[in-house]
Amino acid sequence: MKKDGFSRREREVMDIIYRHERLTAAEVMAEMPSPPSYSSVRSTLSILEQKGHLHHEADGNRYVYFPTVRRAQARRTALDRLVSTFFENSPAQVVTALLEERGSELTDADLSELSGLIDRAREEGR
Amino acid sequence: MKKDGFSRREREVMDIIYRHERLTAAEVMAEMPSPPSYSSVRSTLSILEQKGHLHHEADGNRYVYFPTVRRAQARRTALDRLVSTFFENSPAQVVTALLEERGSELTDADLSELSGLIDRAREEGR
DNA sequence: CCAGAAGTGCTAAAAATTCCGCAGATGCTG
DNA sequence: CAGCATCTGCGGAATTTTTAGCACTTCTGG
Repeated sequence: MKKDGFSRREREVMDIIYRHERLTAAEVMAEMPSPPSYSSVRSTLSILEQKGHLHHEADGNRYVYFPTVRRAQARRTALDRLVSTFFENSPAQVVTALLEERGSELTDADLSELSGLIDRAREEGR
Repeated sequence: MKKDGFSRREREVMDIIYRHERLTAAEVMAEMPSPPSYSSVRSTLSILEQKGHLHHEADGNRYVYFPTVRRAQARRTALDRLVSTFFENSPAQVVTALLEERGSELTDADLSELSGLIDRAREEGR
């Protein structure tokens, strides 16, 4: 049985690490808006590791931390939660929101790819 | 100055309330997988209200809680965070992930709407 | 009107989280 | 090698969260 439960700092650190994949304690600290002491950051990292959310490797002197769970899986979990919490469990609404609010950030290549995916979805849904 | 910072229970409660819009303490408790005591739930709700994340109205005897921030706004914040944390800040990747994993949940009407949005994005991006 | 069910406010303790600092190890520079 | 900067390990204090319990009020059915 899997327990998620992240505390405030823990979630903050996890997010930072997911954003960058591999980081040392100092780098994690550098990414925090109002960072606590270096000791505290290390402490949080240790706890996260102990809880099984992170691993570390030694790089010369220091430790480099990275997520236990593949990014793809973490993505999926986070996405599902978002869809269910804020979008009535409707993927279409999420896509709509994204296209409406940030559609202009997409390149032509992106748009073509999406069209393709939509067409494919049409096929399947028949 | 904006502070988010939710504790574990607080986030859990906020998510539940965002999912349902308006709930009483008892209803919130009912939605929790492993709920604490009724008192605890009420207490969390009070704190969230005090922190400015929730409001309440009296409905006869009891209180009905609802989010301070409009759902649309909360959506946007949550979505931006997700995109930046797990998708390299690329909306296209999110859409791709959604269509690939849950594309089959979309209706024909959904697909048509999305096509329209994509066409519109093409126009603008020119 | 009365009794019971259901709510709320308040208080305070238990549990969890957050934070910091020191001692010792390691690497780097001159 | 000496001096300095950077890390880790450990341990415990400080703060926040979480939980429970009690007294008082409100609503409801008989």
